[in-house]
Amino acid sequence: MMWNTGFVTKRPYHHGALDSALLEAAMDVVANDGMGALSLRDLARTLGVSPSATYRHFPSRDHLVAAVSQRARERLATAMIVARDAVPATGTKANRSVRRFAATGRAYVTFAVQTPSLFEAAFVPCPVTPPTPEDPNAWSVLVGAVDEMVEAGAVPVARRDEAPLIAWAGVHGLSTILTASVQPPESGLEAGHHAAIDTVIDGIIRAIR
Amino acid sequence: MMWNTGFVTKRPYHHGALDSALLEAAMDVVANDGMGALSLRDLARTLGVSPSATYRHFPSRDHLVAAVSQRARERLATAMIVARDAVPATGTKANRSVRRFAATGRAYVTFAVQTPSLFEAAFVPCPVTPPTPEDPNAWSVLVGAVDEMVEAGAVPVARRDEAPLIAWAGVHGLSTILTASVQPPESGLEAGHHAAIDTVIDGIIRAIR
DNA sequence: TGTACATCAGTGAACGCGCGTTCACTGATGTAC
DNA sequence: TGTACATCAGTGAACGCGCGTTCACTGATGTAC
Repeated sequence: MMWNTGFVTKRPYHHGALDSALLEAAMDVVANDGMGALSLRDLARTLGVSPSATYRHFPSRDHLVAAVSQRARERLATAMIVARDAVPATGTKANRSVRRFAATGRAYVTFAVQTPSLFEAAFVPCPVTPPTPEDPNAWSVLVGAVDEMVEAGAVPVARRDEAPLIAWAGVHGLSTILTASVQPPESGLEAGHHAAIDTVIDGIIRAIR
Repeated sequence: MMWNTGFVTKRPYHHGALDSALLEAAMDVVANDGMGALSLRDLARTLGVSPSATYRHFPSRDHLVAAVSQRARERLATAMIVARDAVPATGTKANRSVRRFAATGRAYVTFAVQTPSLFEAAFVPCPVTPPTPEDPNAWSVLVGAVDEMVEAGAVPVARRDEAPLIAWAGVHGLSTILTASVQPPESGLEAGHHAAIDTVIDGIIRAIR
């Protein structure tokens, strides 16, 4: 909020919510131009605040990077949950658990394809550990989906432990492949991503069944 | 080579092979500290040459990055070929083709684990396309391995087209996961990479069989 | 075999840039009495 | 209800850094005659 005082439009001395504004602006920058484009000075400029003001809220650029990365991971996990819960409750329990699992995996890849920079940011190595554990957590969601299948009898108990790794490797690998700028010729990826996603998800399900 | 001229050790005015020296030094830097640490000035310093000399050989930093990336991809492909060809020629043709395929995939992940920075560099998005196609090419090696299996009857013809994508997603995904600094707890990766690699490779084989 | 000259592969100084971070400071806010 | 004061959240100027890139130049090399 700004008020006109005389002829000069004055912004309040106290921003009020610089903390969250910083993080949100950072998410925008990263989503558009990638983690490399993240700069404290640029952020301060965008928010109409002096560069040093940012140090009230993040001790260093690395801490901001860690926060953005964690937030990106949480968004990914949220997308998975939303997709999973949108699966209609029809068919047998086993069949439904498989569809929920597939939806979870599909959402993973779709998140990467639609917001590649955030996906990349989610897994960027960062030198600082965020104080709070992420919530929701993509890995937990995946493991949960596998557990559902095991309990519904769609996946043998013997595969319970290894299935999450196989699934994660598959969807994560496909995601980075589809996200990468250069793709090998004749890999069939020109035909759109949907076919590739179905191919890999089906493959994963065969692998863990 | 340097000769003593009087008291001053003089380096020759012409370096002689700056072109390849630049690329090799760049590979070293990237292998040790990642693509982000690559700097023309730093390279020139290392080679005892003025910063502008580099521009005789690479029109810009981006061109060097592209060259390093391509070279990293070629090393990856070479590692796959070497591993594949080291598989003993025992057992049935079908069985051997599967072992050769597995060795190829294992080499992919091993390369990533042992030289994570080069692996990352191999797939870094770069704004410049190298003039020469890469040789050898990892994707071709993978497709070749699948073809061998199909011809040996170890993989159904119907899966010929989709098998490479499934395999690539699996090994590439596992590679980036093992390479990432942060790994999810309870994912069983603490026990060493070998178990994880076997789990995923076996999963891939089930998926494409 | 020697010489003139074009070409190649370097030099070194300078440019402008944006960055992260620090410092002493000041305006705004909230709390205790 | 008013006032003193501690605390909080900003300012703005400055620091030093390393970078990519350009420019006019010069030393070395090879080739033609």
